[in-house]
Amino acid sequence: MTETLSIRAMCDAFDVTPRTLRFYEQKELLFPIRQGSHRLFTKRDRARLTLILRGKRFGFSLEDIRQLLDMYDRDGSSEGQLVRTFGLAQDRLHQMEAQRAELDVAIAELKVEIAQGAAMIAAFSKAAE
Amino acid sequence: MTETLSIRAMCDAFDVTPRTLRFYEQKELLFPIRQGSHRLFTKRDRARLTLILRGKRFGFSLEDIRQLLDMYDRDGSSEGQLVRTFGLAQDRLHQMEAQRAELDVAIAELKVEIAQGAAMIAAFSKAAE
DNA sequence: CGTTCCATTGACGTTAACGTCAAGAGGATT
DNA sequence: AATCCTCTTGACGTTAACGTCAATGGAACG
Repeated sequence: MTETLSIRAMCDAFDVTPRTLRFYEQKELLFPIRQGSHRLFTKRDRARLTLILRGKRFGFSLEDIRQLLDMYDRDGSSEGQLVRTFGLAQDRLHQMEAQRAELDVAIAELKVEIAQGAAMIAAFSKAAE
Repeated sequence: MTETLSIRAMCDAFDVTPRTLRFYEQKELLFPIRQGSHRLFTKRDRARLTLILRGKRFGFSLEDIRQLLDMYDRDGSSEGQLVRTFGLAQDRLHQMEAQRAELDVAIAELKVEIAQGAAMIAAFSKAAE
């Protein structure tokens, strides 16, 4: 009952393309078993894909993600690895917060520009009356 | 007195490579004048490059930046242009705010992950005592 | 049995923002 | 004159994460 999924079912379940899954396999992020030449994705593959997609939303590269998954596999029960993973996540959090701060500044500046633009348009409209 | 800079001086002043400046010219972000075949960067080019680099720090693509600079150039022409520019700027603002919202979600999720990781580490530490 | 459908591998295409030669022109220096 | 230095244009290389064919092979359907 270890429900394995075909590539199509997998794509539908996770909203990705077949190309993506084959690419992830080639990059050693997934390890579907083979039935003849067809791929069958196991529960483990689904768990990994969930983590992969989440990692991508966090802005990690596939290579980063592969390393994190490997670490987890090798010694997910070692405190040292856990601490390292924890540190990586914190670094990324800081990067994201810095990025948000810069974005806030840019948004504020752009708002000023827009306000000036609105003023100029108002001036033109008045002049046209 | 309109102090123009050679490509080298420009590179030193802004910490970029010659390739970068030629690339920006090709992409119509800069318009250095020519003295024979050599480029001379004017005050205007320096002002634009300053904006380009700042835009990049904010995570804009060069194409985004080019549009913003063009927008800037056209300011003050006709009311029609102004209104269109205004619309562009507003679109850009909405995009940026959407991006900020996504970033906020990602940050929140990552914080949860980190909290869980911290809990696991804490558990390990206790177990090790 | 022929056609359709889903899958496979392999290979080349794509975008962004430059990096990295290659080959040559034009001054300045020795 | 020989060499050096800076600049030029042109063209191909690079990275990430896939997209897009092309050729092929079983399996299912009518």
